[in-house]
Amino acid sequence: MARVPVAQRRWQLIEATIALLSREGVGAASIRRISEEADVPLGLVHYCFASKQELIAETIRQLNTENTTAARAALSVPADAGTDLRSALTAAFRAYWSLVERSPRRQLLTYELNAYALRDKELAPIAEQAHRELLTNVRVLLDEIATATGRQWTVPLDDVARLVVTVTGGATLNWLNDRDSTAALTTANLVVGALDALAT
Amino acid sequence: MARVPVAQRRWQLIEATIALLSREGVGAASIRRISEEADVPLGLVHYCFASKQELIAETIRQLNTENTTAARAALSVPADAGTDLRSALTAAFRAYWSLVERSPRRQLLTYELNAYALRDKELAPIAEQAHRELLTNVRVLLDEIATATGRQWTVPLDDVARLVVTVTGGATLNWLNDRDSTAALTTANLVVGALDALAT
DNA sequence: TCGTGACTTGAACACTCGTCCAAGTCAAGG
DNA sequence: CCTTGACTTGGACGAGTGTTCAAGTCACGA
Repeated sequence: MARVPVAQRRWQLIEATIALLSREGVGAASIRRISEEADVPLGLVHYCFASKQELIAETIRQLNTENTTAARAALSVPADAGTDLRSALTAAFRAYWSLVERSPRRQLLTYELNAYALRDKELAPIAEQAHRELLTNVRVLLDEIATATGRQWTVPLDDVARLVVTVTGGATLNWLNDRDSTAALTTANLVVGALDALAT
Repeated sequence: MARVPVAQRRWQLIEATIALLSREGVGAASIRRISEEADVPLGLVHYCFASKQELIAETIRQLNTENTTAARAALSVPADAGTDLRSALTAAFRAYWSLVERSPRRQLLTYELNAYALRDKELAPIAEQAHRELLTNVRVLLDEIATATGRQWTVPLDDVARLVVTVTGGATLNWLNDRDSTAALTTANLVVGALDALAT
């Protein structure tokens, strides 16, 4: 096996964990399965991570980071596409939704790891921080969209952001259960209409 | 150990499983832990259930049934409490929310088992059925509320129901992450306003 | 060139896991 | 009363778990 700096090995193992757990769920998270997925001998894992817990923690962090990055990339384009609020919001939702439909298993894993983290005293802060960051990102996005379309929110930005996070999270969860993309889009349209009524 | 009909033993084991997993998460689901929780010898579990998988399947079914029953009980009272749509919807949300806040760990378990089921080919239909039943129940509730308040939905009832399921599911998930009840209520108020605009 | 330290390796530990099964117990029907 | 069959019991099996560790390998700076 090629000799590789530990930082790179950690990255390799984290990515292997994400791939494995996306495919088979959190229940498949064992050191041996992960070492096989990364095509690396068993002992290497504990050379790179003090414990399984640490590996999982870093995996959760990395997954959240990647999700944020992907969402940012998908949302950056449509932000200036529409001149009116409704079409800007619709475009943003479509961009997010294309991400969801492209990687259902990864979405499901995100929910699984969220619940997993909330169960563990050491991991819970990671989940809480990810949740705060999500709210912040959506807040910024909604602020940008409002100014780009010459509108102004008539309710606190925090409240609008939370509503959007609530709806997207719930819609994703629903879709994971019934894969009804049409219904998801319908829900999005209703919410876009509601958001339009919250701006002047 | 008292001799008890197998049907009753099954119920006892299912309830013990719900209690254990509510406290410690799906990761704690092992036959031995469950038998300890139920205060029953190990062998009895496999006398009552052909496999762990079957026990988990029945546990998911039972949890969903209990959730539905509890929601129905909590929502039956406020249904006729308000004469206008907004207060009726608000009352319904508050009733649901009191359930959520009373049993956060059980709510989290519901999400965990949902994801767990979606990962398993044998269990996935159970999750899908539960999801369909939830939509149906909410549809009926919204229909009742509309007629009770002399209003009529201007968009298909299915779409309103899905919106409500989306929001309540997302709001619950958010709250499990940050326990911000005030924010949840604010979100609910915004949604109630949006729903009010969807009825004539 | 040599040695030092970062990296690799697979065996071994004690433990838990789901499942099976032979033996035991006891209430009910003949 | 005895037999039948439903229910109970705990040990056993092989497989999988996280973690440890002694030994091995090799690139790189002195």
